[in-house]
Amino acid sequence: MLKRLPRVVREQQMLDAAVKVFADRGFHAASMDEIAEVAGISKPMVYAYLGTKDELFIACLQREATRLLETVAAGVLPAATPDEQLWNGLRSFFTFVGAHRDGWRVLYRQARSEPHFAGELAGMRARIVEVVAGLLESACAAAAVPARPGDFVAMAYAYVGAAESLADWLADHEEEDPEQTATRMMNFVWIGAESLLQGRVWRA
Amino acid sequence: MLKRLPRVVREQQMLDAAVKVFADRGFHAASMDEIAEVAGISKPMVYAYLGTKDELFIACLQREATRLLETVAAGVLPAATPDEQLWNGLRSFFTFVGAHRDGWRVLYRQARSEPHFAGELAGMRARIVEVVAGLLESACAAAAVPARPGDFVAMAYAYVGAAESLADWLADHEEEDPEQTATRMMNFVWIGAESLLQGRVWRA
Amino acid sequence: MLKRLPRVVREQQMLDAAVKVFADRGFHAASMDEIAEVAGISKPMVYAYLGTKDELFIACLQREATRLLETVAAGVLPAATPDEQLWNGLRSFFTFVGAHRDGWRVLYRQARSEPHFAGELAGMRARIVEVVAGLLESACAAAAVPARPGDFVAMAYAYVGAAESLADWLADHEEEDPEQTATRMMNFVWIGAESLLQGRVWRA
Amino acid sequence: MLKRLPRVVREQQMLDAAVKVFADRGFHAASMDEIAEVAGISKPMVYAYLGTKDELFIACLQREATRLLETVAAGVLPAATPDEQLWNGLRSFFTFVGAHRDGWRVLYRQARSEPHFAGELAGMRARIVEVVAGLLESACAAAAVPARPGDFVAMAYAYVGAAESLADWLADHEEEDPEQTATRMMNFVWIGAESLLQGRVWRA
DNA sequence: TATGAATGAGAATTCATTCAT
DNA sequence: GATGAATGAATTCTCATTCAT
Repeated sequence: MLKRLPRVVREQQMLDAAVKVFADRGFHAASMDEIAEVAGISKPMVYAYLGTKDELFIACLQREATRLLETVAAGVLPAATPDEQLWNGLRSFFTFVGAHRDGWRVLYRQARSEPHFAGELAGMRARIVEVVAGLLESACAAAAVPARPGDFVAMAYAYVGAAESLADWLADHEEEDPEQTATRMMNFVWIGAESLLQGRVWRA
Repeated sequence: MLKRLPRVVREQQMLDAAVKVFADRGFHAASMDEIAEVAGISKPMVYAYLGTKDELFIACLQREATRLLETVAAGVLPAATPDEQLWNGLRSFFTFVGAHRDGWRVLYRQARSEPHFAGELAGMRARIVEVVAGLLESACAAAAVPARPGDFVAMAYAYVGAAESLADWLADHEEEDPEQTATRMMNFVWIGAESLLQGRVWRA
Repeated sequence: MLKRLPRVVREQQMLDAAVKVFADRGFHAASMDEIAEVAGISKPMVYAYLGTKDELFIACLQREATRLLETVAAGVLPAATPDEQLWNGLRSFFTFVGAHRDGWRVLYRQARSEPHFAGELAGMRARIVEVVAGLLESACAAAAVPARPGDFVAMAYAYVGAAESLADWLADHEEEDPEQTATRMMNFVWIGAESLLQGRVWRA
Repeated sequence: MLKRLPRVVREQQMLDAAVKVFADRGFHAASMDEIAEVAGISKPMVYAYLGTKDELFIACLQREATRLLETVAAGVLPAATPDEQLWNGLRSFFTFVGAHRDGWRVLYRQARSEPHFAGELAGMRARIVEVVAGLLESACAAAAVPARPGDFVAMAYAYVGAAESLADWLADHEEEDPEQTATRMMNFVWIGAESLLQGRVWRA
């Protein structure tokens, strides 16, 4: 009944549908039936192209993670100062999350809560942490401060966690501005509570 | 076949089992069968005492949230300076999370990923954020700095996320000390990256 | 809606139904739905008591194989001469097959044709071959004839195969008499074609 | 994408693939997808050339049955004595089965177990039994022994079963020689257990 | 109180089969 | 002649939930 479309196109349609349904319903509550229906295609096609429900979910994860990483990477200028880099990275990040709330929900909320996908998720987070730790390290080197390498990773974890959490919050608050969220994060991360609570703020 | 036990005791057994299974498997993948089995009790009893699966989950959520809040609250001395309060709060938090790995963190994650529990969750979130935001606000007031209330909530989010992420990291690094993790968090939160990267650190 | 019956009873009902349906339709074409319906019970009960379709099939196999082996063993008198033992064994065997045509069909026809159950079946056949080879060996010893041990097993295989094949044929021919089939087999096995074709026959 | 080949060649390729897959997986578990893939051809071609799955299976059956019959028939010399005929027939049979294990499995094991193909199978069985029974009958006539026709069919069944079983055994014992297996069968069939157990053997 | 027995409903997954190109 | 795209229809299996005892 349906127009014949080339595989690549259909796969994207399916991934779009899957991301939406997973985000709306949660992994388990999402049914392959609904995904197929939203994609405007029959279930067997989904299986034929993207495999089982697990594989489909992982495909979603990967597509969204890659998009996110690419967006953030594109936002950071190599030549900038550390706090400019951080600011740009955060802004790209929150803007992306604001624009792809579904993708983010799938990526972090669902994946995190399903012990089943812990491994997959850990890998993705590791990629991100690595990037952030690298930024910190080079910033530190620029400041000629001696540091133990392990510390950067721990800090990076804390940063990423904070960002994830704020992003999560952003995803639930339509009215909130991504830019403002990024500013908050900058204050939080860069300035520190002590100074913040003394009235100091960070400005782009 | 089981010894007759007073209702309250039985209910705690069930909640213990439920928390464990929900944490291990995730909300959907957890089956009432397994919960009953782990509790060492028959399924109909679970229904009789704690109602449907949804209700059971909410009961778990509430118990764990309360425990966490009470622990953290107990650790904070009202008369201390803001950074001492923060330090004590964080230390209580990490200790609790380390000791109850099954509890709050996991349940919170589950709850978040099930759109179904949005309502329930909002209430609890509010209680916790209220506590953390309260800390921040009073610190701020002490410093006589004007602040917008919404900001505290966002900050609280970022803190909790960072703490969670570090807790995760802690779980993966046996050699790491909870106390040291709390210190890291203090540095991160209190001092801020800017100063940190210039070599400044926080000391208890 | 159904009368509550103890587990043991229900299990037998289910096995009866399963044997019948497997025999009628073949393993793959048999549906769990139909088996449950024939057993007069709902599908989940079948899964609860007897496990998956594969496990259910194996349970059928084992019940039928055990019944068969016990029947045959009971028919053989230890003190008899070799040909009497053989005759009694064969008579028991064919009588059993004649009386439980469904069981036999499940046992040998289905199991054999599903590569999946090759292992299970091989084990059962090995048990039988062992018994037969033992009979042959003791008969040979009684006749003081020197023999290589391996030969008995090969012979036993041939006998068992012949008997299986005749039993299969019997299962398809309602009009055929088990006793007569056993006689045929005796002639075939004991007398040999050469003598048979010269008009000699075996008599009980 | 494939070289255009004459229809007859393509059909043989498909049948080869189908026989292999049916033999490996069993009729139901065999998928048209796999058959097409093994044949190196797309599914619609299989349908275009050989029809539905059932029809395809029957085509396999017919080809294999014909091959077997022709091989055995070609091995038997009309002018020989009965035991020479039998010996030659058995030798041809075991050699064929050894060389076309897949075909044999499809023919006897799969077809037998699918009630669905009962009709088809009956016809083939009749052709084979007719050949074997014919051999027996003419041997019997040569010996001027009166016999009931029904007996030959039953005997033929027993023979075929014994041969199958030995063939199976042969398949599991690489070191065993087909020729020797045929000799075993000759002893079994021609000489009979009684004489065998008294030390008599058959020699070509 | 306590539980073994029982089920309705729904989920994932697979397959033979057919079009449109 | 040849194939990638597409699907209707089953089928296995699981689970929350409830009775009858």
